[in-house]
Amino acid sequence: MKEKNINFLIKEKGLRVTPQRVVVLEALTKSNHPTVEMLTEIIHKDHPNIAIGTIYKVLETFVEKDLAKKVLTKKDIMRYDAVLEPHHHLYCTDTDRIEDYYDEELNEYLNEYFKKKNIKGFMTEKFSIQLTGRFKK
Amino acid sequence: MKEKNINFLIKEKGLRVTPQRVVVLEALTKSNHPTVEMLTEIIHKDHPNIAIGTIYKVLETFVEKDLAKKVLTKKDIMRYDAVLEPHHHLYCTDTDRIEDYYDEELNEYLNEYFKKKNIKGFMTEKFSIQLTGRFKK
DNA sequence: GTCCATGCAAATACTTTGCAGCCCA
DNA sequence: TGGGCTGCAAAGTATTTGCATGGAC
Repeated sequence: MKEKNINFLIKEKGLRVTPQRVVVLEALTKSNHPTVEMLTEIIHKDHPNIAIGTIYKVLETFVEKDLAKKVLTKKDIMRYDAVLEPHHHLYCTDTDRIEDYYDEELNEYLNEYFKKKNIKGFMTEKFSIQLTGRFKK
Repeated sequence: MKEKNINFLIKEKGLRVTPQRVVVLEALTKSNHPTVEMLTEIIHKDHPNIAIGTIYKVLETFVEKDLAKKVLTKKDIMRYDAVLEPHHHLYCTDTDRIEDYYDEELNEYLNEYFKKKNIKGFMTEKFSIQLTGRFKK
């Protein structure tokens, strides 16, 4: 991505174009789902003076303005579940509630679907879906 | 869940049945996707002497032995993504790599599916799928 | 009796916050 | 020039670790 594009993307969201933001967004687009630590490492190669706190703040701003997204990971996660059957989750954006969602019909369909569809040489062992939305009052 | 069942579940996995493990598993099954903090609160009502460190250790053991699962959340997450179009993720269990996965066909199908299927009065706004597996060498 | 598990506390992440000074618009 | 942004450091929070003691089998 050219710097011009990056500047434009930032400006377009009504944010001030600062060198730190340009550098962070550039690093983000160049790397593959980095952790903050990875990003910091990349950024510090050329810009060792950018503070980690700033990187956190910039990322937070980007996420708010839809310039970046957070990705779910399997690690460092804080909520537990004793339901052992495979199931999906409903995330309510209003209340932060998480509900289990079972759908055998959907599972069968998707199992079949992923079996047929060869994804980038990826062998799917399992899958889970997060549905984000809200419960009707 | 009866205590007998709980004891059995724990023993079945080749783990020692300790009061702490029974209490944690009981609390887990009674609550809805608790955080460690929530669990601790529940547990400390009747068993204030169980150490938080122990709760962490017990949970970790349970996850290893498939007596509990970690649930993905939208908060406190460490990996970022500058890809703005909706997409899914492939998690490789061998390498910890995360790859983006686009599938317009699947998205259309699921959009239609969730629109038709009224889930517990839940209005789905968006969804994302995690596929876990491994890349062929 | 043997080990595994626990309690406790310290250590280690990881992330957020406060504030003075800076700099983009 | 003014208000948003940054750097720095301290504080806050979450989780892990080490080790002596205790308890399950």
